[in-house]
Amino acid sequence: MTQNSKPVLRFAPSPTGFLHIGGARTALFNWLYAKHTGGTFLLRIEDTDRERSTPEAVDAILKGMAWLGLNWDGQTVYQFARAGRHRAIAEQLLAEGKAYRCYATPEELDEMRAKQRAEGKPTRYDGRWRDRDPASAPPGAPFVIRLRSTDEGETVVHDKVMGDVRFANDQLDDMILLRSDGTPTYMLAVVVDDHDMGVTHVIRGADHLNNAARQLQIIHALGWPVPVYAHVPLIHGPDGAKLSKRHGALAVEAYRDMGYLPETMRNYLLRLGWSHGDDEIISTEQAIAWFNLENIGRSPARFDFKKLDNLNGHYLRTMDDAALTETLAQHLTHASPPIVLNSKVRARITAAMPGLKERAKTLIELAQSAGYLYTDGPRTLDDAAAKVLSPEARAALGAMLQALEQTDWSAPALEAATRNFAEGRGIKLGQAAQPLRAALTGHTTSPPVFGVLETLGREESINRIRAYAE
RNA sequence: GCUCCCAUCGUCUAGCGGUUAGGACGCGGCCCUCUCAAGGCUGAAACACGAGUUCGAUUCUCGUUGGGAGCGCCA
Repeated sequence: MTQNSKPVLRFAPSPTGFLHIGGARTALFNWLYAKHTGGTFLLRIEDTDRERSTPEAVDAILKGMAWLGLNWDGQTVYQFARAGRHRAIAEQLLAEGKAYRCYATPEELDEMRAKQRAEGKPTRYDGRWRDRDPASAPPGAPFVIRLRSTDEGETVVHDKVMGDVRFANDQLDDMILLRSDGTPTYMLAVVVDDHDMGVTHVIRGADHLNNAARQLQIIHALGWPVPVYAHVPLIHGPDGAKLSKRHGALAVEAYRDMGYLPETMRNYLLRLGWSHGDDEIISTEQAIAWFNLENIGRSPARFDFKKLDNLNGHYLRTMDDAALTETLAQHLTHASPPIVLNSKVRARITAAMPGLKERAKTLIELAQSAGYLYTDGPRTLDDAAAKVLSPEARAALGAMLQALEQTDWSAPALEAATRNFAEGRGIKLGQAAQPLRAALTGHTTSPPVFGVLETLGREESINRIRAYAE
């Protein structure tokens, strides 16, 4: 703990792929807890695997975090840059006799594990160099540094989510601290970096629970303070299978492209594994005020797009019209081919937005339903609309056109005129409204048709109707 | 195979020894209605199984079954 005693959180992704939904939730929980406690939230890129780390992945992670609105404090820490420090710690442990050199080759170890597996034994390093005289090693041969861990007793992870998790020490083998090329392993690097960064709380995926015990052994060997651990259950796909980059997990940017709002993602991800009584709609502000470690659930969750859609619909509906128009315009620039909206069209969309946003679950749906506002002129009809515009309907449209032309161009007046028209003809309002909608939008569903007439304006509306009126 | 974790409606979850087991999504019905939504009302839907502990278990303990994670000179 640092002297200010405020919690220090961190998110530590490895840049070997994009930021997927599980990582995003881990980041969110860390961020939320830091905000809630007034602590700090750090970002560390775990790029010690030089083979698989890529700048593209780093970029994708940073972009994903930015889109989700998860800002971090201070500079991004790149773990590989700290390799010298990691090595120094490994050598310190070696000097203190808490670690030792192991000259076993990878091939030799593969063989050892294959044999153990064949014999039905647990696959663990057998400690073949633990008490061997280093002088017996072939001169100049490469070696790794392993932790000399105790076999007696147990290591207990006091986890805020899982409770006390016990590991018998004889189950834990002597893990590698420093590779033969002198670079640190993940186990060493996390421990050293978390310590050096003053990390007090480690919130991460439950796939690290086993690792926690190993890391604890290093921490104990170093005599460092133990952080608070909270291992969050993993997220599974809709089919119950593991959701990972190997099994079709999506990058957070894919959710952006599917038309979901960052606010929706924060709310949805929060509820996937954390609860506050019966509350479902939880704003980010409210989440910061409420978030804690105690209410994180212990069982894995499945990702459900239906519920995501519903939540997104809610946030779409409650969004400011002008702001949503802007968001939609942004979204359209990501479309292929990109669509650019001019100011006239934007004004129209904003005017129609109250009716539009009520009907959309995603920005993609919103973009489609607003399609009748993008361009001027008669519409091309979809199948259903073409069916609606029967000869009789077209005739009715022609008669209606005359009534409409002399009407004051406001939704209430247009509705009154149309109702009047329908009544005079002895038809239902729908029989007048549907042909109108079809001619105006090219579809059979849209926001209330009299509002459509109003936002389109007299000239444009009449032009569109005339195209299908007899 | 070994270690560890998990287990309430289809899904996300509330529950923290005594409840008509609650909410949300989805699904069915009704209302509203110019379409589609939204909204309101309403219906169906769950404590994996077996032993204990207890006056009493969804809740505590153990086991079974079923999921999941880890067991690398990856992170």
